[in-house]
Amino acid sequence: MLKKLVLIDGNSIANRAFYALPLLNNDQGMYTNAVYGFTTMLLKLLEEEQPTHMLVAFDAGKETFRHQEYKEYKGKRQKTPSELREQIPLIRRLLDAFSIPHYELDNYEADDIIGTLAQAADQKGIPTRIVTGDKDLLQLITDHVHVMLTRKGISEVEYYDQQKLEEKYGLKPWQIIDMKGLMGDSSDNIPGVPGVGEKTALKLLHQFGSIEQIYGNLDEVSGNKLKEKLAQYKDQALLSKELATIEKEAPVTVTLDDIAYSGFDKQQVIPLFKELQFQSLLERLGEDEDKTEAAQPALNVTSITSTDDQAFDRALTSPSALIVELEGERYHQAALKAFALCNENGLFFIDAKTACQTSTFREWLADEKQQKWVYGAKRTRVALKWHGITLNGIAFDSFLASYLLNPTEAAHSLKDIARKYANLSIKDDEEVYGKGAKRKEPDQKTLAQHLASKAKAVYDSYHALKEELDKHHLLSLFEDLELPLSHILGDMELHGIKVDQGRLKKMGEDLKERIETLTKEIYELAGGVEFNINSPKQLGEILFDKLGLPVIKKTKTGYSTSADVLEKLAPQHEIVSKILDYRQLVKLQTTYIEGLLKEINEQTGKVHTTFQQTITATGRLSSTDPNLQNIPIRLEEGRKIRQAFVPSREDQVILAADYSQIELRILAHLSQDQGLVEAFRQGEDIHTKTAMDVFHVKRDEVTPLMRRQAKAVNFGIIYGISDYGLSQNLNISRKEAKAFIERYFASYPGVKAYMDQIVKKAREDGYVTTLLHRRRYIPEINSCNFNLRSFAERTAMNTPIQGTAADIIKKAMVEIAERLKEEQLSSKLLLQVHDELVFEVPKSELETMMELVPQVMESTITLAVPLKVDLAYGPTWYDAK
DNA sequence: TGCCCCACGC
DNA sequence: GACGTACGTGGGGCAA
Repeated sequence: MLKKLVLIDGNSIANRAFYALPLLNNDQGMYTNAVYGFTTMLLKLLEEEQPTHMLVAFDAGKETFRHQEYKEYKGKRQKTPSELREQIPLIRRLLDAFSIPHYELDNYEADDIIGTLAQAADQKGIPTRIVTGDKDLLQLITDHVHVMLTRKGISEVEYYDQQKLEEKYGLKPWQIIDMKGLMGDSSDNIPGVPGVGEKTALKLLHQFGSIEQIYGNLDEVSGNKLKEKLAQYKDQALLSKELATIEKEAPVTVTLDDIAYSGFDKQQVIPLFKELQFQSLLERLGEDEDKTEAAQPALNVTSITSTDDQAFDRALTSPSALIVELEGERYHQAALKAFALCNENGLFFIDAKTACQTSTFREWLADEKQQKWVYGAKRTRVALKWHGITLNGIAFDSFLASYLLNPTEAAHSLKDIARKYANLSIKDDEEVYGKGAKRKEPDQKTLAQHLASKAKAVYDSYHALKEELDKHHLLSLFEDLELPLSHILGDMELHGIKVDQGRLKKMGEDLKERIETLTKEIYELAGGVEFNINSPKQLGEILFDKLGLPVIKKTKTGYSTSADVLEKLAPQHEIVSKILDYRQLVKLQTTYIEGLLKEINEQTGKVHTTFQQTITATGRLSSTDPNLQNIPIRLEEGRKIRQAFVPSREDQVILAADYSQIELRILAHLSQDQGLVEAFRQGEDIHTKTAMDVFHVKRDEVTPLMRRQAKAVNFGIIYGISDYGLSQNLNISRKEAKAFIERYFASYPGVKAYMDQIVKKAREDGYVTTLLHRRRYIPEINSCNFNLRSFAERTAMNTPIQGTAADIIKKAMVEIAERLKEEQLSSKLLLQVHDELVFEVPKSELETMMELVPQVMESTITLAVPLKVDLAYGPTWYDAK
């Protein structure tokens, strides 16, 4: 059998996992995030690499031979946080459970163990993979030995062999130590040569090859300053190189034969996973999990299969948890599969036909006073409405509740909710129905059990969820805002928006012709070669290999051909701007013409989007199938798509109302910054004002460029982008971007003070909140990892602003819906696009609406600055500008 | 089927 | 001095 050795740098992977994942813990308070990350990594490796030999090497944690050469070695390294340190023994237990050998050696580091075994394997020609987060180990690469470097996160790896190293850095493996000798490494306290960073080091090595050769030809080094530094720190450079060199002949006592690996015994692993509460991993282990599920006692479910069944008497009571099971994921026009109820009288299963035909049941559903608890209020209500069934009296939605309790959670499956809030283990739909091609219908009994378990989960988790909401001051947000909103969103989805199909098709034909012409022109300009312009790979080959245009940016997989790159290349070759045009038109054609046409409902002639209310971390909505929150507007060409969005009747118009600068107004309110508050009270153009303040010029001296840059800075503040992000937006250096931000803060000291304060608060509390108490946890705010921490800090600054904006427009939507009802108006809310509401308004109501809508939107919440709404209307969405 | 690149909106 | 850098959704290409 072919051999394959996998060597894992235990400390490095544990570290990566620890910092990549939020601080998970089991209910005994043991931290488990590093163990979890380590485990996912292991499982992935075992599956993908199928090693025949395996070893995890750990640092011995004491002095090593390197300290004898250089006593400051790793001197300034921050102490391993206790949250991580206490997980190392768990990782060893984990490895034992997996029967994976692990090893450490006094006086040596994990690197040296790996280096020694890798060399031994290399000499025997055994393919070897080293898994680490530490670039130093790249020095061990040979024909047989390759390195898998963890990227962001932990399960992602970047695969390095000699070729990849050459491509990426232009270096041979043995030059890695020269790199480190020159650059040093602050985390190991290896000094290197001060002033030499990655760029300089690479330049020197490309020119000279090694440190020794640099010093042999010091005269040829360009730059006097650099030459001086190199001369001055020669000893340090040589010592650094030595420290960075991995020992390949350490006195390792294990041999390759000792570390043969033949797989693990699930029965050893499962108890540990259970102790650590690795639910998802338990599932990944597969069939054993079925056994544990099967051990669950069957639920006592009353099946109701006829309209006159006496059991309805017991089934229909208040409160009841209600499950309406649908065919498929998408709920618009979905067929009904069955119903289930859970209440104080027990569990009930009702087949769809019986349910629909039973008037007492339908009356119960429609009865406002009969309280229903559901999972997914909007989904449930809308699905029933498509079948002409009215559902009232929804008093609780565990889906929404779970989202409000932690909006950053990836999903809010009922299974997770049941486990967390009801200590109940149920199956996911996917486990019962299978997915994709494997989807199949379960028998009636299995279905009844599954639906009953879901109803029970909703019923049993109610109190804990409600208590948690209350404890976190989220009850009002839930009851007075999100739950009512879910009904409004449902009505918007049901009503839909009329789309002028003919108009879209006509646009599509025009586009088709223009795309064909462009395609020909592009082939021509590419020297008569036909290729797939849609393929970034092929396009890159044409532009950069064939036409020899300069490479400005690379992606993980090759040349970048993104718009900002192409814009820079446009002056150099006629083909480039044609490609940009091509891209723009193809985007319109595929996403907006073809994509939208596919979504038009045959019967209604409308599109019925789905608003996702439980997705975003900030409280914003999102929209899918189709996404109506990203219809083009910026470029005229794309904006015309909006001409296809029309009122459903001829006597109606489209009315659009958007909040002007709502986020910056919220910032003014939150920060109470005098300048900002005053600017809004005076009704100033905020970007011009910012330009005046940041550039210290008078109003009439503000150039369009200054205003554009000021706008980008404001934009950056709102979205919490970094100096890097701003530099990309403005196409300036990071340094300049940083200076801009600093000047902004100097101009608005109140904003600066607010930002500092909110970050401090987030550090203390572990979360930030919006005006209506919406909460977002930011555990990374205390991370030792600079990246994670910086990101968390920007999140802390940004979320209260964006989230409060979301609160405000949501509240306005609820109030507008109330007013429309009270005043018996037949205008309909169609869309919400973050700071904009779009209505369909009978001409007879236009005047009323143009007064009502801004009035409600502007007064829904009182801030230190006025809220301002801009209105526009017209025969299509395009014209409402 | 899942990932990557690219592009649209706020 | 490096790190990898607002949030969403969706389409096409490509490798498995």
